[in-house]
Amino acid sequence: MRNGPDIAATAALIGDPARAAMLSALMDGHALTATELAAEGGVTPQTASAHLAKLERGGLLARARQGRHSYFRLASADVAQVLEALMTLSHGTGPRRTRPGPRDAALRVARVCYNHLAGAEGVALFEALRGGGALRKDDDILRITDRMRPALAPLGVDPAALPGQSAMCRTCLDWSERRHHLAGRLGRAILSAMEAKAWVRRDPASRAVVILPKGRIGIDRVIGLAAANAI
Amino acid sequence: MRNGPDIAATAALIGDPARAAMLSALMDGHALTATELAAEGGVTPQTASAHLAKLERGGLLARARQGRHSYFRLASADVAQVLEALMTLSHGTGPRRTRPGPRDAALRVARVCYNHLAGAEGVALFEALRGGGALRKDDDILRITDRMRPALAPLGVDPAALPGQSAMCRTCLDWSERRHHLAGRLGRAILSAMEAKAWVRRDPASRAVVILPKGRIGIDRVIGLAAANAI
DNA sequence: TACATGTTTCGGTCACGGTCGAACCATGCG
DNA sequence: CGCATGGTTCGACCGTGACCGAAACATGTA
Repeated sequence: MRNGPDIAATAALIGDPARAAMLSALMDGHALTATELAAEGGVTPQTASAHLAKLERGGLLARARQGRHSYFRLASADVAQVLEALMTLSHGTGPRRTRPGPRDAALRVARVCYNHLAGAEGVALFEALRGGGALRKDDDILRITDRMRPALAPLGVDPAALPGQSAMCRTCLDWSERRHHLAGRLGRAILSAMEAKAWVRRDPASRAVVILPKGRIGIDRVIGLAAANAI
Repeated sequence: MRNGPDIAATAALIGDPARAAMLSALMDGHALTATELAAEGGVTPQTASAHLAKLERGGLLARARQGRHSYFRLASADVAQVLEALMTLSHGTGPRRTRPGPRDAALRVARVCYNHLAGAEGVALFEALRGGGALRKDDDILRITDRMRPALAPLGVDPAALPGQSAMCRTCLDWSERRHHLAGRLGRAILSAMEAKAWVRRDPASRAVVILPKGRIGIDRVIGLAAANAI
């Protein structure tokens, strides 16, 4: 009837409560097994299996078989983008699933988005890097300048040494802040380094990220270094 | 079961083929009547009425009653954002509804996105304005500089004189180009001016925008003026 | 006032898809 | 080799929701 891609099919896949819960659970970037996702969706393993097969065929999930386990993760960052956009839109409208409690507040401060840092802390870091000239946007493409390396020195992240061929830097629209934060290979590396250095700890039960005392100092230092360049 | 907004309900609304077609039809920013939308969705007016009521209650559409007509439009730019994100994701995957024909090509060159110009032309214009310093991104917020006015002189658009209190400039991720183009009050004004000056003509049957000869010259001139500043 | 057109409501049909119980396959382990 | 566990397939059930015909309602027009 109309031209363009088939939106309805994709949206319908996300439109089932069980599947939406599974997808949301995978927003933290971790891969989960089929049974774990069944629990997330509140359905039996058989039902979950059918759902997961659909999501895979629909291009929303990628499956990795390991032994007798099937690990699922979001198929691409584009999927996460759609989910975040839907959260932005659904936010406020409709009955809130749970009233905003302390966990909700924690999510706003810092959380995992796919595989990088989101929330107020993520946005603050991104804007400090941009303001200090460590990131520049040319032709709408984010580029790293030579100011990035010193700024990230406390973290021990060297942008030039990151493996992979996917996009180094991407922006990702933040659900709670409605501003951008840093995604892509560099965003992932920064979050990994923060975890490895025990700056932050991920709440295993949600997407929340807790800033540890050492991390508070460290993050402020990185932000300071990045912004200091601005002069 | 989970925290966060209720994605599933919103996605399910978009997940019906008839409703998805209606929403896509409204992506051009125009308001359409219930019967027109029924035709877009390929359903009878009764069925369309039920769909439209749901979409309105779900916060996706806004209704304006005028006489015996009900005019519907997208409720917010956030809705358009979700739709474009879904197009980005669904693009390529799944069975193409129609094989890419001439109309599809026209859509990639220039089309209407909500109420502003998208496609290759939209992206080119945006990037020229950015590259020439007419737009600057500070703290991830787009700002207009004093170079904007001369660049837009051929169009007769004065950014300072635009009414309204919504965001002046916004970026919008382009479905076909996967890069940004200009949205917001200014984006809308530019497209309006192009139409008023007969630079472009909108295909009434699709979102395609046809560049007229006079417009070809004019747009190239604006891009040239914007980029010339870059030196 | 009568009529035409656009829209909505009502009632009833029907198909699709989510769900689970039970059984089946595959892998790892003792 | 047998058992346990994770995952999938099959079959059957059932509720939801899309759909349309008919009719009611609203508004503009002759």
